[in-house]
Amino acid sequence: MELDDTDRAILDILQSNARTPFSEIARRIDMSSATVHDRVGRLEDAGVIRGYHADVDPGAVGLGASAIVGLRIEQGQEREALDALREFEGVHEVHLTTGEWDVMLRVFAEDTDGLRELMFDHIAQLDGFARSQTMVILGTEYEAEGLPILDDDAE
Amino acid sequence: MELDDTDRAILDILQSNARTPFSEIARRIDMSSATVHDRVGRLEDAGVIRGYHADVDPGAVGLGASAIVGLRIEQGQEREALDALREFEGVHEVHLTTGEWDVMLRVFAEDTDGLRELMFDHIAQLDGFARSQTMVILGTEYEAEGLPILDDDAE
DNA sequence: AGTGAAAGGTTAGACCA
DNA sequence: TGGTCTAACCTTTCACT
Repeated sequence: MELDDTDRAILDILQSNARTPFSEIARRIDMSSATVHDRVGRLEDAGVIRGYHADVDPGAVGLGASAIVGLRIEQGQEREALDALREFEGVHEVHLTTGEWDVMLRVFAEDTDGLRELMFDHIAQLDGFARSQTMVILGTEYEAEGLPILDDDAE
Repeated sequence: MELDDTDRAILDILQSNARTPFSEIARRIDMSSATVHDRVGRLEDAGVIRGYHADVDPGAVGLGASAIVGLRIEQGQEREALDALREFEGVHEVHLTTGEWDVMLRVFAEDTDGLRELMFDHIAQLDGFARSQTMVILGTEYEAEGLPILDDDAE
């Protein structure tokens, strides 16, 4: 789908506050709210907008520990391992990567003990598990509210 | 802030769809929408809900490349480096970590050339930059819609 | 694609239990 | 806290451009 400046302006607003009323978006981009409604629907249908999510403070819901994990998986067992990984509570993101690790994860747990349990009792027991490295997150310095919306791509 | 089951149910719904009308949340958790309104306001004020963000497909906005980057920073220059990092367009997350790397980043760029530019022309030029490793993301296998809301913490 | 108008639904805030 | 009420506001649709 081709995006124009209006689409990008709408995306920018919805990335920073997904609950902004269409009527206010309309005011800000100087269009009618019927248009905003129409455009947002089109962006959703095209898969440009994949959803709207509340950003919850992990600490506030009892998730006091988080880590980035590199995993090495035995050749040929990637599929089973990946399918199993996503089922673990606490596994938040699963990425396939080049370089030292085949898979990188972002995981959350209640505390460091929960992290240990997830890593040793669950992930290290997977079929095809070769080795891993856990980088415990001591603090998150910065998190963008959304993707940078570049000035243009294929207009 | 202490969360009860009602709060957790609301968080769960808003994590999966942040634009769900309060009236529908009310129906689902069997309470009045005034109560939902009240609770959500309280969750926002307490910082449990930090915001609401549209989840935009990176590819659709011209961000065809992404990576996880480990950085080593010279002792004593962490502050300046961290402050500089967050200013780069494309730097999405900055985490302080234990282990092989001091800092881990999630970055986005238009393509691999944009990734190279960000890494070599900007990040590697920072004061205090010691070394880095870039794990290019070939694909994202899974991304949770929100944090796991555990059954209880400190009720 | 975009608009204005109107019906129907939602929210915010004051007030009561 | 939770609930009721209500005015203001928002969403959605539709005929028209």
